[in-house]
Amino acid sequence: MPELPEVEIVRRGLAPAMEGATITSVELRRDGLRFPFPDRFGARLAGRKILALGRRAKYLLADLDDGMVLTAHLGMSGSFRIEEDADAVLPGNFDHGRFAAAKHDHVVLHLVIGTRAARVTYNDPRRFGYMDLVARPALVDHPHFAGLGLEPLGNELDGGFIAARFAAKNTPIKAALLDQRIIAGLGNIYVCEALWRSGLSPLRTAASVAQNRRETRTLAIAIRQVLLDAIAAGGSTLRDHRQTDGQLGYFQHAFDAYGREGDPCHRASCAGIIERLVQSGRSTFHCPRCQR
DNA sequence: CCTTGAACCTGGGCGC
DNA sequence: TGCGCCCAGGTTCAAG
Repeated sequence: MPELPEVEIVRRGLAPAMEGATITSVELRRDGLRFPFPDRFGARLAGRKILALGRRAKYLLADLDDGMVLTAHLGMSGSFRIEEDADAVLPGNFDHGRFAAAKHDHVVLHLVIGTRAARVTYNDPRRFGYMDLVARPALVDHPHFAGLGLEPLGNELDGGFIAARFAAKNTPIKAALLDQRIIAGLGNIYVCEALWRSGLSPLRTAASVAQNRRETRTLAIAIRQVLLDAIAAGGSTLRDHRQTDGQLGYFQHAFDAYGREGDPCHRASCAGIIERLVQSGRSTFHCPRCQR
């Protein structure tokens, strides 16, 4: 499911329920997801207050009142949902047995804010997601974060950055944009969409784009704008992405390339047909006529 | 260092 | 209905 826009939508949905809440207990329905949960995961979360819910690339970061950060990655199929827990009696007396878990519900956080209780459930059929608990100062050195590239909606992403970082790369621009060590947060959908908006062929080498000042600038703007447009639409729902209130995302209706194989190109006065090809094992959708 | 491809998992869709 | 195959929003690890 989730690329940067979907994760940001999840963050915005979870924040009102989580920021300021205390974790009263945690249910772990298995030993781990893609990786094992950290030692005593549930016990270390219980009793902690969540100070803030942030995001780095495709990761959610919950800052806790003991200086630790709960990190979560949603993999391909992870999702969170919030349910009001009207029956919960305040601290120390939860009756978890009342709730029937859905298939693939792996983690349940029981929360209280004041007199209100809620539970936040992580569901992930494919279990490519992961969670960890890291001390805030150690986060930058953590293996999952140390190598992470630029935040694409930050101030530093511009044509100059792309020119500098792509100059020596002979891989296709498609692969370079998916490389989280350079720009962190793009995935298959938004790379296809950004390249379509830029009029750049996914088959071009990163280096060839880096040489053209106009193209790097156009690409930087397209990346930022497609992410902003997707966030404004609540993300893209292909299968299972939901906003935390259960609403679907709507950006999939605005796709110009992704998933449109055989359909006419949306570009004004372009008579091209969107084609699908495979690059490094993943589908690329593009218009061979206007993406050069 | 660089690049590609397989692996990790489950489920949905399609052809037969 | 059922089976087999292909495909899927991501990342990591091994191998060339």
